[in-house]
Amino acid sequence: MTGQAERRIALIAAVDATLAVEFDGDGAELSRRWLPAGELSGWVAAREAEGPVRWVIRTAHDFLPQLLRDGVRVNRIHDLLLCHAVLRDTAAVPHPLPASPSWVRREPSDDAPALFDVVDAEDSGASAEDVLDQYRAQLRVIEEAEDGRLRLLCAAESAGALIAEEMHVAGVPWHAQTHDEILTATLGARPPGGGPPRRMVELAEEIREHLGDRSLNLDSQPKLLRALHRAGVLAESTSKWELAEYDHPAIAPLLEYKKLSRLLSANGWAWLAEWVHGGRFRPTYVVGGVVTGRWASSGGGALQLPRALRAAVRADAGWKLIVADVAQLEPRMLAAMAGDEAMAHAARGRDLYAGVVESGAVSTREEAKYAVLGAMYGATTGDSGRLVPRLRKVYPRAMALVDDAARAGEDGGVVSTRLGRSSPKPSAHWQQLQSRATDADAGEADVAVARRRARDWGRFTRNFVVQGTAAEWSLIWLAEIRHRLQQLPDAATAAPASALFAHRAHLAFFLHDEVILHVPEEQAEAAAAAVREAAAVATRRLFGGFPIDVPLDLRIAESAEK
DNA sequence: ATCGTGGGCGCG
DNA sequence: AAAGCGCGCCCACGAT
Repeated sequence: MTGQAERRIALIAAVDATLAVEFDGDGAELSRRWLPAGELSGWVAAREAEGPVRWVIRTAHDFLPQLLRDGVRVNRIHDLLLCHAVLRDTAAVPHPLPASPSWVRREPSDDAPALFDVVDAEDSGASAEDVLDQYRAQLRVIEEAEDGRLRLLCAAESAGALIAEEMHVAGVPWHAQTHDEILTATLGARPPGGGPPRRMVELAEEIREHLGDRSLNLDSQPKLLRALHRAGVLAESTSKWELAEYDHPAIAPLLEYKKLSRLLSANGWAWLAEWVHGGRFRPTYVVGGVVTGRWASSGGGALQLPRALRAAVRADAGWKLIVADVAQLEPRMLAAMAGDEAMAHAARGRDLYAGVVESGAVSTREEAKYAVLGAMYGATTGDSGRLVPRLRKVYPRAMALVDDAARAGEDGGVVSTRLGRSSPKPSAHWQQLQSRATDADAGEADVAVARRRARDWGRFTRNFVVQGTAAEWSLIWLAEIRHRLQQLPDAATAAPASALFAHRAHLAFFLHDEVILHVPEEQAEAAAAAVREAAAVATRRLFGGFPIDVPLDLRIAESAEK
């Protein structure tokens, strides 16, 4: 934060121009001017150069693509759509934001307008008065939380929106040749005339032979299941967990086939051709796409890249990757949120699960892992469910926090993250089920169904507080990383990696608790330090002085391969 | 032909 | 080795 006062300028899109309205901290208008289409980027860049500005915009995607295309980066925004969702649902203040349909993000991809979508001033947004009124209303809610939680949450959410747009433009450096080599080594060569690769053809032949059905379509679940039954494998499904239980010569090649088939269909040559261009994979991130505050993605399965392909994430010549993730972020958040000193003590150092074992609650690391995950997810059966009660003895405060969250959900209530993002209310249908079950003439079946749905929702709210707070930590981490990278000077030696980030370290990928940076070689150490400092700041912003370790696994490398 | 759904599996 | 949270995507299949 600089000491200089922050200017606030709203940008409102119209047909061929943009209206820029500057206003003061009380929302009073100071000036207003129209910027013809060709002048927006230059004008914005000039205002940025004068000192800190917060750009108030309907949503990042309205302006950032064009600004970034023109090589202009801004430092702070307020994304009204994203903050509307947060402030409308928050239970952190007595008077949350009134819901307004015009400030709800439209679900069908706002990325590319459909062919016949009319994008006019009315459709793409709102009048200047609408924008200013909405921003003022949001500020009132933000101010109502005297501890600044909502201010931090909205700033972090907005920074995320900005970073998501920048990462889309930057892309993940992707080495197509490495990807192709992995595919060929795993799946076998592609036949010149098309069709499945060699290794899959061989496996399919082998499986059909063992199952005695020469024309079996292995990709049809019902047909495969019937063939397995005929061969004496009486599985109820064709999932790999279940199949692995059976002893039959077809099983091993079948499991291998399913693995290869998945790789081919999800991230095979077709994926490579569709999603990697010019050495970059450009996923579209959907900030706040998950109710807990996590990001979702659309296109290319960005958040499901298989580990086997990580070797294809490779820095450009003269550049490096910083690959960093947090080990066991969620239980660490839980310990800190609950102020559970004992659990925080177990979390000291790299491996929280080892600490849980040392506490005497369980005897092996595996048990610790299942117990902790079971506590956060609400496991009731299996080994995980059996281990959870042991944690209640050792970490009563942490367990009380998640147990209370679950109870609130079962009762139809709302729970909140550390910064005040609140869970949605259960659906009207859910509430009907519950009230019907309490009627005098409710049947046993009604009661059972209601009970089950109540527990389902309780597991959701139990996890919400933990997953959502972890998402907040990660957003602040991201924002602080970007802030520090902005302070680094341009690198002198590295070849330009892209037009926008020619000589600059930049964020390239984000996945819940992990980041990948693409950085000029000479700045690798400085960028790594930025990532570490940012993590420390995120922890302090969320939990003040509470002593919780959030250690990073960080390496500087050519590729993202483990 | 096109759409919605469920099984299955990748990620955290 | 599983079942307990959150996702997106591919495929086959049945309904339209």
